[in-house]
Amino acid sequence: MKRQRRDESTSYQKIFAVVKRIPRGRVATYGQIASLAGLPGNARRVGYALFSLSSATALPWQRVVNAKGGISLDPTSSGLTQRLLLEKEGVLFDMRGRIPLTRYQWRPRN
DNA sequence: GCGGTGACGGTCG
DNA sequence: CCGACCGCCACCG
Repeated sequence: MKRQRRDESTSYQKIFAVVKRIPRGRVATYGQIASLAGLPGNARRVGYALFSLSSATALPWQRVVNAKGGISLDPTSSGLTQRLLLEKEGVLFDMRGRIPLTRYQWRPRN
């Protein structure tokens, strides 16, 4: 087989594939995505992969949040957009602006 | 090639 | 529950 290039064409594609599986109205954490993509401990790269996306992407990037159930983006710009998108899907935030993961976190079966 | 940086997370106090 | 610390690794100057 052809030589594997370890840049975006492999790891990133796997990450994106996982993100695409997140159902509407649910969220997943960066670390969770990393593990499901076969890159445990690389939550940071998941964030980097998403950062490289254009705003007009088809991926449901808004469903990816940090381990606290919060949004890691600037609350006055992209972060606000993300929150609005999620609320539009029916995801509710608590008083402190965090999502109760016990209720909304995506739990894949396999 | 080196060092700083960051859409993060687990651990510890 | 919260903040401080450290490990992680691709990107960038």
